[in-house]
Amino acid sequence: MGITIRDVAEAAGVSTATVSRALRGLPNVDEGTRSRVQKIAADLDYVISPSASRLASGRTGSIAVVTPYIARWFFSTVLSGVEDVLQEADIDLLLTCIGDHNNQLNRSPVAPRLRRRVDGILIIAVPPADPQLRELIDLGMPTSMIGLTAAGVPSVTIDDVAAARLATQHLINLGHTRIGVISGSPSDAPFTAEFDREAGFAQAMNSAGIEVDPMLESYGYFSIEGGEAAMTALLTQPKPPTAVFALSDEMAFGALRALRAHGLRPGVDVSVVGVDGHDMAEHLDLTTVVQPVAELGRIAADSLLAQMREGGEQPHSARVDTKLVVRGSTGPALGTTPSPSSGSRA
Amino acid sequence: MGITIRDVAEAAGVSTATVSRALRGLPNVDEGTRSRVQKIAADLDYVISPSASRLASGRTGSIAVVTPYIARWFFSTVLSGVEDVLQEADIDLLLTCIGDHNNQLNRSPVAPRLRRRVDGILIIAVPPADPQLRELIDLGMPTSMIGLTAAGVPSVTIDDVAAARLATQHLINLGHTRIGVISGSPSDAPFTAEFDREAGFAQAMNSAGIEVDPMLESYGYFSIEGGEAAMTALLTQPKPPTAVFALSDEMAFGALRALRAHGLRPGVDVSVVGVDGHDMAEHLDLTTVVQPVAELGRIAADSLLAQMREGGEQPHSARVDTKLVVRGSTGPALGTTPSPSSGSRA
DNA sequence: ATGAAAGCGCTAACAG
DNA sequence: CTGTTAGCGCTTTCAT
Repeated sequence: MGITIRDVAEAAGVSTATVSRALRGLPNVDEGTRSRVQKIAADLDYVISPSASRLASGRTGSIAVVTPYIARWFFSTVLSGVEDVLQEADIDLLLTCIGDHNNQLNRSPVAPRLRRRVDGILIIAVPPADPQLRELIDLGMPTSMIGLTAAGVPSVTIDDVAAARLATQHLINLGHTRIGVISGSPSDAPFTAEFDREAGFAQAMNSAGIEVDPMLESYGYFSIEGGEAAMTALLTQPKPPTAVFALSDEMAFGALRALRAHGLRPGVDVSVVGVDGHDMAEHLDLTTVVQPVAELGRIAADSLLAQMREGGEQPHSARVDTKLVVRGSTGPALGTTPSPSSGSRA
Repeated sequence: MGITIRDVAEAAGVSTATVSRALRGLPNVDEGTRSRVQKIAADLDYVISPSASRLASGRTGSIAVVTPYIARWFFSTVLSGVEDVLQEADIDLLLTCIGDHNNQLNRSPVAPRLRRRVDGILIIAVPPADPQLRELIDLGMPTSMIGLTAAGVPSVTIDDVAAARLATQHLINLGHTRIGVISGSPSDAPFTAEFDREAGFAQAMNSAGIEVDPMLESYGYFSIEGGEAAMTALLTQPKPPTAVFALSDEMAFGALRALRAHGLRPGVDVSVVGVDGHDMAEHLDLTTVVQPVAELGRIAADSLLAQMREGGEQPHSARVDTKLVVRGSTGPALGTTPSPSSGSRA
């Protein structure tokens, strides 16, 4: 079929072992020999056979990225950061979608498939309740998670509590007191981020001495449509909120839409703040707490590579900073003098 | 390390060859033997070693997806369709980003890396001018392309000429005659889709007996910002257009924004139509020609698998239908009675 | 610094 | 229907 290491060895008049060492940059090779081998390999257009190398060495040189969604902003953006690092490190990236709740039943479990196939796993924001998550972790190989935490597994996330506090405090600083929240779902097994963001909201409200009105909580299921419905529900309350904190930008987009549908002006009649820093947030003039999403992927990939290299590398979790970006969707509460708000005006 | 095929063979009292046949579903295995082997393999928690299997068989069981972007709507959506099919077919998906024009120089070329690593390649909308494209095709392995055509390579695309005609005709039917176009770039090596969509626009205009005014052409570089700038440029013309065809939804989003910035109402003062069927189009109330993007990925993946299976499978290109979805961003030209417009009201 | 040799775990003829 | 026998192309001791 193709050129093998033996062809190179023969052409160079050395053994295959030497070629192997020379090409992989291992020590104990005469530099003259090394460059000669390199040149011959290049001339012959030799490329190593990954299968053979993997079989002999026991390393696959690949890592799997497991994600519940591919075509969603957060996930594809994380993925791009991951790919960036892995390409650089010359590691193959195997993409696997774990499937959302609609179709995951049809799909065979991914964990067994990964067993002898990859050296490590990167998990993007899989719901903690997903049974596949446990299986993946139990594989016992180097693993790193993004936007999700689990005991004993290194992960990289933002400080969701702080992010939610930042968003909520911004509304409070603007003089709002009737503040609603568009949460994910009324589930009893909330997503890590969901749980923490709700907590941050509550903390900020409490510190400001504002009571959280359970009537002003609504669920948007992290989708645009959901956010729209949730905001509509809030607006039809007897005493609707003057400001709303949406746990994600996509839900905030829906909220903005609902506002317009009701003839209300975002940032004037009702303020809306989200979390994420979605691409479209700028274009929809949405105030939001920005998280460096691609960077999350990069950090997690780096951490995983470190784990794989050192072997005993201390499973090390990271928390990345967020920042509030103020745009037109938030404004002072009517009839109030706002106190100075943190964050930068975009 | 792990359980090997020999362990299974010994436990079952057969040879490794029989285990191999039994587990892979090959013929000429007694069904009793097969099920016994299967049970034992399951009990032992045996998983095949892909490296060994690949080395021995010469097939890698993986395909590479090469894309210029990961975190963009079109690309990630295609990717999700591809992943869907490959997961189903139990083929590994290796994701490689070819890098955009900004950073591709830093990255080592991908073609050599793929050489003995995958059985086939799926290329998503890489610019035809990219030198890496030739290298990939010259690898001579089963290849299929999405949103891009090249001589001799099977591809799946929409009929971009027809899509553009559909969009343009819609504006014409609404009574518009001063129709602008937001194109990609003034490059001399346009993207396939870019070229065809421009052609479709010109065709529709000509058939309607409307002259294309070169002053009403502007470039948006397929980005939101670009679209915004392009629309702004059009609006500052001495005789601005009453309607604009944007070659992509993202550019149309920018155009809508520019309109609002100028105090103009989309669909009333100026009509805007795009192409893509981007997720956000519905939420921004944008009239657009919808293409089934994930489906494009699925079809291409299926076609590639067929190519790999049969070997001699006729490289078969596919063209997928689009449809106009009318929303609020387009409306009748002022002082005109529109003729009935094709397409469905959303 | 280099070579010889023994696998890595599986598949694929070829017999039987 | 099943077993035997060679490898697939590389890495890795262990010598030298």
